[in-house]
Order: sequence, then structure tokens, then C-alpha cells
Amino acid sequence: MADEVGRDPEAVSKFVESFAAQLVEAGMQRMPARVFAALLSSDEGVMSSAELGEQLRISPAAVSGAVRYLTMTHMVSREREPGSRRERYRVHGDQWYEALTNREALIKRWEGALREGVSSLGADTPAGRRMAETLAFFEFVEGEVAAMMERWRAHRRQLFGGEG
Amino acid sequence: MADEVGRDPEAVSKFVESFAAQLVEAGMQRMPARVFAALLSSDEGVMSSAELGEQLRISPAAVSGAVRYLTMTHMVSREREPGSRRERYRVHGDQWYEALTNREALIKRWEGALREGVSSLGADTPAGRRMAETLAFFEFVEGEVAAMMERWRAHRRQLFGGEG
DNA sequence: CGCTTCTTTCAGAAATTTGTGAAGTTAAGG
DNA sequence: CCTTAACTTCACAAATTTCTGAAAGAAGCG
Repeated sequence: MADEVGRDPEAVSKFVESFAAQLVEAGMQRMPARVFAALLSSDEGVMSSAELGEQLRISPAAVSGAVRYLTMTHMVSREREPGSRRERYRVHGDQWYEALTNREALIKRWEGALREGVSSLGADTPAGRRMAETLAFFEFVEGEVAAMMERWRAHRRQLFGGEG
Repeated sequence: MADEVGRDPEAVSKFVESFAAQLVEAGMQRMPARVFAALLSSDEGVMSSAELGEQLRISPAAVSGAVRYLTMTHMVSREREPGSRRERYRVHGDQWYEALTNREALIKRWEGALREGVSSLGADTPAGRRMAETLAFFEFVEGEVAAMMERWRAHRRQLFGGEG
């Protein structure tokens, strides 16, 4: 496996850590953030568990935990080369930020909590009305996001061409 | 100060805690989340420091810290009745979720980190191209969100009328 | 101008979260 | 079927975060 020479490992590491820090500040846990940033900055967008552990100086256990989170949120997918027990993790380049905007499940739960609030506090009370409005906002956003992503794909095609 | 009878305090508290839990899961700290949920479920959308402390069973210090966070993120504003040293905190009903979508500063920093990544890894490398695309996505979203909020306001007017 | 009431700051105790080593599990290859 | 390489799970130590009581800091009111 030829190392990609021409890449300054220190520059890569610097980017990885600084981008991970931004993700952490946005609420992501540290290890998932670092693993994700490492994948994002790898040339192929693919790394093995061992490579991740080595570059980030973390234990296999930490890699495992981070990857579990990242795959559950669909920011990363796992692959296996046929006839190997080496797992490979891939960031899909145009899927991960779609996953980012895709807080569907989260929004659904907010909506659930708000609906309960409206009915338990009373739809005819000021607080109930405030919650009903908030609920309407989330429902609105839910629809808009889908349309926005459609426009993005068109825009992207225009900027980068059909495949990326 | 007449207690609002007709409101079941237990139902209110149940909503407050369950909505706060959702906010926590989305990355907000516990105390800000609880304080915010309490305000949201109050009839006038306004509560004093003492009322918050009493309902949530937390110290004045905790209220202070939570409110500091909430005002910094523009989810809550502080008021003072003239001629009183009692602070009052208000959730604006149609401002707070605008603040929620308004991750302007956050997105700007992500963009900064990505720009650095593109230039330090090389715009002509696969990784550099992946980051450039991600950057383009954020720039796109930034513009779209503003337009979306404009549409929301129109939609809202249609649903609830001009003032709320 | 001092008293009183409310808010903020701060140090530290308590609780939670995080990452590791070690043991356990799965599956490829002989 | 056994060996071995790789990933995962688990208990615990360490680090971090969170919330409180106490003291300090503002600001109305007499």
C-alpha cells in the first residue's frame, strides 16, 4: 500500500484537528468528530480501522465506538473487502452533509413533544398557541429542507458536473 | 401575582422536562434547556428568576448561568420592569426558532476551516476537491435559509394572522 | 448615603462522560 | 476444526462538566 507522498502529514493532522474542533463545538462527540474529519481529509475518502487508530493515536476501542456513531447517523458507511476481515470506512462526499441536514428523526421527536404540550396545556391557552406555532414551524421546515436539497443537487451539477 | 389556576402544574412540569430532554439530546446543555422549556410553557412567555428557580428546583446561580447562555444565543431576551431590580426573561414566540436556524456564526467557522483544508491539502487533490464541494454546499445553504425564513413568515401570516 | 433585594461570580463537591486495556466474539484461511 | 486477525464489549480510572452555597456586586428606595 503506497503511502500518498506529496501530502504533508502535519498539514493533514492540523486540518483534521481544527475541523474536528468545529464539529465538537456544534455538538458532536470528540472521537466521532476526529474520525470523521480524518476520513474527510483522506484522499480516497476511505480508511481502515488501523489507519484511523494510528493517525489519531487512539485505541481500537475508540475507533469502534466512533464508527458506530457515524454509521448510525449515516455520515459514514462501512465496507468490507471481499475475503478480508479488515473493515473499511467511507465518507461518501455528497451523502454526509445530506445526512447532516437530515435531522428527520430529531425533528419528529420535537414535534411529538410539542404536540403533547399543546394538548396537555390546552390549545386555547396562550402557551398552547405558542407551541402550536412552533410545531407549525417545524412542519414547514421539514418540507422545505427536502426541496432545498433538490435545488442543491441541481446547483452542484452545475458547479462540478454530473458525478463529482 | 395571581397563580394561573386551570393549569395543572404537574402537566406543565411533565412537558417541560420532556421537551428539555429533546433539546438536550440535540446538544443543548441541561439547564438552558430546562429554563427555555419552562419559559416556552409559561402562559405569557415571561418568567422571573425566582419563578424559574422555584419551578425547576434550581439555585439562582443555575438560573443565572442558563439565562446567560440563552440570551447570548438570542433564544431569550431579558427585560426589567422599570423601578424594580427583578429581571424578567422572555421567549419571543417567533424569534427563538429563527435563532435556532440562524447558525450563521457556526457555519462561517466551518467554512473557514474547510477553506483552510482546501488550500493546505491542495485544491487539485481528491481530498481538496471533496472539501471544496462541501464548502460550496454550506455557502449554498447559507443563502437558502434566509429565503426559507422569508417564506415561513408569509406562511405563518396565513396560518395565524399578522401578529401572533 | 446606607439598607435591602436581587443577580452574578467563584471555588469546590458531585455526577457524568470519555477513552483505555483486557477479555470476548466473529470469521477467514490453512 | 483449529489458528489467528480483526472488531466489539465491558469495567474502571481519569478528566471534564455541572450545580451549588457563599460571598461579592449592582441598583432601587427611604
